[in-house]
Amino acid sequence: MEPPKPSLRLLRQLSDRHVLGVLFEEPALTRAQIATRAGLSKPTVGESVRRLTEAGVVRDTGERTGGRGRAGTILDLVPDLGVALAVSIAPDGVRAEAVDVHGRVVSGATEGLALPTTPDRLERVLPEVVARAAAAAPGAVRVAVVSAADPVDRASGALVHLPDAPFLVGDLSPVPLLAPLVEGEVVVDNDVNWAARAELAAAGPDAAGGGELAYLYLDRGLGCAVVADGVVLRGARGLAGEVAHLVTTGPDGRAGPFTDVIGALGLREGGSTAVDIAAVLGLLEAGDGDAAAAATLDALASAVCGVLAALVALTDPAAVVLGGVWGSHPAFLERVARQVEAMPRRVALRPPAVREQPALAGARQEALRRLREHVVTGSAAR
Amino acid sequence: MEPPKPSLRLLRQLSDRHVLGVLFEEPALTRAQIATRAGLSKPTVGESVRRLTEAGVVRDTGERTGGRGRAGTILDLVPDLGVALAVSIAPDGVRAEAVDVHGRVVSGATEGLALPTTPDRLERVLPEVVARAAAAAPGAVRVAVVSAADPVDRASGALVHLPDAPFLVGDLSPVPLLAPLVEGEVVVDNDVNWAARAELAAAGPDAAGGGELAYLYLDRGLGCAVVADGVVLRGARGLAGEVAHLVTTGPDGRAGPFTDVIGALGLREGGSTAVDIAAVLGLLEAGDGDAAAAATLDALASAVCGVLAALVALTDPAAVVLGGVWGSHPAFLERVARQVEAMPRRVALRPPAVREQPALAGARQEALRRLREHVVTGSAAR
DNA sequence: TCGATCTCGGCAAGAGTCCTTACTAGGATC
DNA sequence: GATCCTAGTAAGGACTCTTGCCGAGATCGA
Repeated sequence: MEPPKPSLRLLRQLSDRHVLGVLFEEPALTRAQIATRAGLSKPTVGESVRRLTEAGVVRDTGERTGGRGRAGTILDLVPDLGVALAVSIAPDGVRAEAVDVHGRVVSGATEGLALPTTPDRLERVLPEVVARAAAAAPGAVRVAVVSAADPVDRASGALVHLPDAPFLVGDLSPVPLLAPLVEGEVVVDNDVNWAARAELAAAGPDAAGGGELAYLYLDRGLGCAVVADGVVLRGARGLAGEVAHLVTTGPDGRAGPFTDVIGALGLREGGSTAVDIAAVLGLLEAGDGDAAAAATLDALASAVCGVLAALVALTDPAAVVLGGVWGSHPAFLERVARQVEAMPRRVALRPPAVREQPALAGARQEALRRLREHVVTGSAAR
Repeated sequence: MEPPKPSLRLLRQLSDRHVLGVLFEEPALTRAQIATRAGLSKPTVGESVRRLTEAGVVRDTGERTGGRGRAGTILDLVPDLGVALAVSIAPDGVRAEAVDVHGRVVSGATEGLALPTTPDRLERVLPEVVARAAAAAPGAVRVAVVSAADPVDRASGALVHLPDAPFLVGDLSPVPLLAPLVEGEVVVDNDVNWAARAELAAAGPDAAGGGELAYLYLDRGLGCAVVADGVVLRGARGLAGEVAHLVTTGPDGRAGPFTDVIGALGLREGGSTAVDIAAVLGLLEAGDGDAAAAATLDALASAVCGVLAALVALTDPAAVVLGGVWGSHPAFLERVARQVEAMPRRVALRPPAVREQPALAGARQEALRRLREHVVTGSAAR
C-alpha cells in the first residue's frame, strides 16, 4: 500500500515494464510500433530497448519490415526466457503443461491414475509427470502453479483432509515435491478456485456484475469458490468454499450438514464420503418418469438451494455458476432453478463457460501472469 | 491495474504525496524533519514544499524551532483544507461528525429519533443534522461517508428493503439528500460493514490471521460482514452479509431461514420482523436457572451456529466477531462457543474490540482516508 | 527514370527531477 | 566572543522524458 519512493530508477522500470508488456502481447515489433502501442516516445523506447537488449531479454531478429519508408528492425523477446508450469492433480490423473511468455502451451505430459489413488503412488507420479513436461519445454522452469482436487492449506500449500469430506487426491504436499524442479515459487490452490478464475477471465474483464461470482462445483467432491471484486476468496487457512459442513435442508426438512444430507439420500460411494456420481446421473436419466427418483432429486436440489441461500446471503454474487458432472447437468440445473424461483432472494444460475479442464485453464492463466512478472522484475531489477 | 506511464510528473506527484503523507501524520514539521521521515533528500523536500506552498496547501507557520543550531521554519498544512463528514443513520437517531485532515473530530451534531421512525421525518432530520455538523466545521465539506442500519444498494447508495427483514431506517436515499451539502462524493454503506472495518483497523494492520475476519451483528436487525484480505465483501448489489434468509437449524432441528427461526422462537417485536431485544436479554438474565429460557437460548444459539457454519464453510475467517446487543452479551457468546466446540469445523469467537459507535468509527476512518486522497490528488493535479 | 512521399531509427536540445556535496546563515553553548 | 550545531539553499552531476529534426532506405506516381 505504501507508494514507491520517487526516483529515476522508478521511471526506468516503468518504461521497461511497458515495453515488455507490449512485447508479451505481440511477439515481434519494431521500436516505432512499440512506441505507439505503449504510448511512449520513440527515444524512450529506443533507450529501453537498448537496456533490455543488454540485459539479454530483447534481441534484434535480423528481420526488417517491408512496405514504404525506411525498413524497421524487428525486435522480439529472446526465446529462452523460460516457461511456467500449470499442473493439475485430480484423482484420475495428473497433467502438467508448460507455457511460455506469450501464453503458448509449449509442452505437456499426462499420466492417468487407477482409482483409488494412493498417496505414495501420487508422490512418485507427480514429480515424474512434471519433470517430463519440464524436459520437453524450451528453457528453465521459473514457476509452477498447481491445481489440486482437495482443500489446500494457504500457508504451506499442502492438501488438507477435512472430516466427513472425501479426500480425493489424498495426503500430499506438492510444494516440497516440486520445489527441486522449479527455480522459483510453487503455488498451490484448490481446483474449484482455479476454475472460478478461468470462468471470470472467460466472462471478460468488464462483464456485467463485475467480479462478483460464485462457482458451486458438484461432482464426486463438493466445492465452491467465491469471487469478490475479481479476486477469489481464500480464507484464513485457505479453506473458504469447503461447503461439506454447511448447514442446509435435508430430507423431511431437517437441518443438517450438506455432506450428511447427501449421505442420507443414499448418494455416496460405498462406504466413502464421496458423491456417487453414477447414482446421481442415474436419477437424472430416470427423471420425472420415476416418482422416487424425482423425489430424491428434489431433495438433493433443495439441499443445494440451502447452499445457494448461504452463498447469496453472505456473498451476494451476480450469478452462480453450477459446475461439476451433476451440477452442470441441464436437468439438475433446471431443477434447482425452479426451486430458486421460490426463494426469497433469487439468483441467476448458469452452467460454466469454460468446460475443457477449467481448473487447468485457470492455473495456466496464473502461471502466465507469474512468469511475465518474473521476467519483468528480473530484467528491470537494478 | 494498468501501471502508470513513466513521466517526470509522476515523480513530482510521488514526492508531494510523501510530503503530504508525513504532514498528515504530524501536523507541524520543518523541512529537515519531513526529509528524514519521508526518506527523501532535503533539496527534494524543499522543492516539494515550494510547490505545495504555491498550491496553497502548505504554509509557513511563522514559528521557529529552538535548540542548538539554526532555527528551522516550522511548516504545516493550511487550516482550510476542508473536512470530511462521517454520518451514522440508526433507527434511534442520526449523528454527523466532521473530521479534518489530521483525523481530529472538529464538529458533530446529533438528533435522536422517536421509534418508530418514519421515512419522511428522516428525510428532514438527516440533511438538517448534517448541515449543522457542516456549519460548525471549519472549511468546506469535501466528502461524506454514511453508515446506515439497513442494506445498501451498492450502485445507488439507496437503502434496500429485503423481504422478511426489518427495515429499521426505512426507505431512504442518502445520496441525493446529501449531495447538495457536499462538494464531492457521498459514500454509503451498511453499518455492519463499517463496524467490521473499524474492527479490522483496531486489530492492527498485521494482526494474526491477516485480513480474514467475519463480523456477525445480532441486535434488532441481523447483519454480517465478511472481511477478506482486509477488504469488506460487498457483493454484486451490495447485499453481501444479509443473513436473514440464510438456511439454518430451527427449533426441533428443522431447517429454515434465520429470520423465520427467530420468529418461531417467539423473539420478534410484536408484528414486526425485528428481533425483540428485550425478550432476548430477558432470557439471558433468567439464564440457566430457568429451564424454558435455557432451552430457547440453546435453540437460538444453534440457529446462530448454522450461520457460523455457513460463514466458516464459505469464507473461512480467522475469527468471528459477535457484535450487537445480544450477540456480544457474554452469556450468549459463551453459549454459542459451547456449541461451536461440537461443530466439525470450529472457529474462534470474540466480542468486538470497538464498542463505542463502531459503525461511526469505521465511517470516520474512511472519511479521513478519502479526505486525504482528495487533498493529495487536488494539489498534485497538474 | 526520377522525384515526391513515407516511415523508421537516431541524434540533439530542452526541460525537469532527484541526489550528493558543499556552503551560508543564524542561534545556542561554552 | 569563539565555537558548535542545525536548517536551508546553491551548485553540480546524473538521468529521463519529450519535442523536433535529419538521414537512410524503400515505395509510389508521374
